[in-house]
Amino acid sequence: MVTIGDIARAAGVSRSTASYALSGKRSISAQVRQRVADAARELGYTPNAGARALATAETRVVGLLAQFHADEFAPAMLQYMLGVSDTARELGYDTLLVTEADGARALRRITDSRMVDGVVLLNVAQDDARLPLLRAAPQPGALVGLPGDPSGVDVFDLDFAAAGRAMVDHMHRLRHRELILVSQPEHVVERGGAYVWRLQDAVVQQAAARGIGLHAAFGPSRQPDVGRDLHALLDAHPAATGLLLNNEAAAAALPSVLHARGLRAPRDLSVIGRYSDEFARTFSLPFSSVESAPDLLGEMAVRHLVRRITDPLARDEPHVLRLVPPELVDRGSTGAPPTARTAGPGTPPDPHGQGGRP
Amino acid sequence: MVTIGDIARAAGVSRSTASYALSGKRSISAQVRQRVADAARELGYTPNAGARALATAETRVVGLLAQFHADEFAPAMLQYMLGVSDTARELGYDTLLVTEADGARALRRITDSRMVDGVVLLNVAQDDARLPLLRAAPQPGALVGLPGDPSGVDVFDLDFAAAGRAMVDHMHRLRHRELILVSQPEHVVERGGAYVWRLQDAVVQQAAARGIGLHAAFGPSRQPDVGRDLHALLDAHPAATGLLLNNEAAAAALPSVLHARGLRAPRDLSVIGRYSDEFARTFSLPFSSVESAPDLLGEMAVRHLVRRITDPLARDEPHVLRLVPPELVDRGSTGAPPTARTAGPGTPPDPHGQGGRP
DNA sequence: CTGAAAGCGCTTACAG
DNA sequence: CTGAAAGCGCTTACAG
Repeated sequence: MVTIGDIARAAGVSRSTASYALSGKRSISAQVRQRVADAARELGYTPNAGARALATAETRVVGLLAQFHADEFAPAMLQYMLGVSDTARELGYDTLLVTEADGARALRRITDSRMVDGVVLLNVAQDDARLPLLRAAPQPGALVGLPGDPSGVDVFDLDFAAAGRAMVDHMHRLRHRELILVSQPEHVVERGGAYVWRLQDAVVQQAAARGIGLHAAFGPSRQPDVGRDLHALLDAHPAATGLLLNNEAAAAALPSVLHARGLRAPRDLSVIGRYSDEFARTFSLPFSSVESAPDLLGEMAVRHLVRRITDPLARDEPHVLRLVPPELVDRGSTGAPPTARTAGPGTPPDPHGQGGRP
Repeated sequence: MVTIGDIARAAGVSRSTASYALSGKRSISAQVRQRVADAARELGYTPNAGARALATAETRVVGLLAQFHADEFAPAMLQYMLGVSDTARELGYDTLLVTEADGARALRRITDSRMVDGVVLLNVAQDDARLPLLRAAPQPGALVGLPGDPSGVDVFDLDFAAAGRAMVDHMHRLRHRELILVSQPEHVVERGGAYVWRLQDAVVQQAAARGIGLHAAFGPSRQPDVGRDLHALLDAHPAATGLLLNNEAAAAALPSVLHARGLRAPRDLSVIGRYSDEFARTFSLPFSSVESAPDLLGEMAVRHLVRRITDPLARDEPHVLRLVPPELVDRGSTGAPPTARTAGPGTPPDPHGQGGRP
């Protein structure tokens, strides 16, 4: 392989001069700089990453710890991963992907061995076993997902509580009086998937505050189970006029369920989901939704992480906890409930539509 | 950080002895070995990856180059990625994920800098710009996807031609006489997505050989476009009794389309797709399909890659080109065509069902 | 069975 | 503006 020694020899300078000429870290005569640059280009020189890491204690690699659980909807995870990976690259970092089941062990391995300059944790649980290790690690960490104890790391997540309130308020403004909420599977909650109950609790409280009847249920993450459950819920609560979905699989299953029942949204049922626009487009989901913003969250996490890595001042700044406010993307699946519409003939279908992306 | 010097000092031996004791690469007295092991454990020693890579010229990292195109169905990619990543870890390797749009540039970067010991390319095109670079790289490479020129690398892919023939033959045995094939978008073909026409050509030829009428079309990778196209195809070819799908988005859209038309598979239409079982379960697709085996292909690619990396003999073995034979997973969506069934009353619905996974 | 030393390819004070 | 040298933390011939 071609080393900096080869460049130095070809340019007729010392290795240190070659190094400085390439890095620009001290002033070099234009002549020499040109000779070094030419030599590097001609010989196709790329610094050896291991050697550079050893000398500088910087790898320019970030770790990305993803966790895949059998009872979660895997495709949603990909968008977070791409948000992280693409942003990292934009900032000059590569991404070490870790999908190992034992995330704590993996985290220790990549941090102890100094394979990475920082770590992004995905799918963070309430009491995440990886967190104590991350706090103890010399590298900074950023989370996508809000844990019980967010200290010592930068945390980014959708504001699920605000999302729940926004869903209820939107339905309330349209005069809905009875709603169904389908959350992720209960297993997710038991494993510490706090976002499930953060949204659910907010929905429950806001519904109570608004005098709205609410039926909250956990839904499976697989088809056809989730479709069957949706049917059962609609059977059980015929007076419900609005459906809130904090469950990607349920959203994907709903078109068939509605079709089978001869229902249309928003004519017969108003629907709001919680998923990404990319997800909606991929599966053609015609339902308004609170944008889960996976790419944005991944990007925010990496930007903050890299700032902490590179900026010596940022290193000791207080950690941030940023909850992205919910944005309701209007796809026209909400309107006045059937009864209200018959009762008040002049009522427009969505007088308070929040707009969102077109 | 704790280095091997710290271990050596704590154990009262030289650094080389500590290193040998840890690696077991030469015989060490039981006493010393124990003292070193204790010291390493107590101090929480993990070798510095950069230093080790510099000394051994091995990183124990494989590069994973994924490519995401706007007109392809992204969720399918995740399973290949997990197949690679999980297998790599099982073999003691970490995975550097590259999602950069300019795959060739990225490949050069990670190979030239010696960040990886080998590379897996996903989504390989007929005339893939990354291939010349990979052949010129000092590290071995493995592909998932068959390029026009497979020399210099190990290649793994589904046997799409055999898959096409199997689809047609299955329909032929059931006495279907007119079929529709929906492929991936034409853009994928233009970009060099050879698997599209490998399957399509085989279907066309086999249909001709069997005297079966065939209507081949490219389908969009997005909803609702693909659903609309499916409707148009079924409208245009009312006599077609079988539908072959080499397009994940089309498969995901089909249940709604069938429902909207009041059709049931296999009663009114026999259907065979080409996607993974994981995909089928996630979206509850009730259609028999040729398994695309993403996890298996990712695993095979990594196993061969690691063998070439670690086994000095394997290094110079001839490169392999392995096409995984298609396996038809029977989900009960094929049967005799409606006309044949009325014609021959005693005909069982699927006399030659290939079984496959239950 | 063990140790002193060289070397992997960089970067960066130190010295001029 | 430039060079000789030290050092990052490992591994591994070389020598005993």
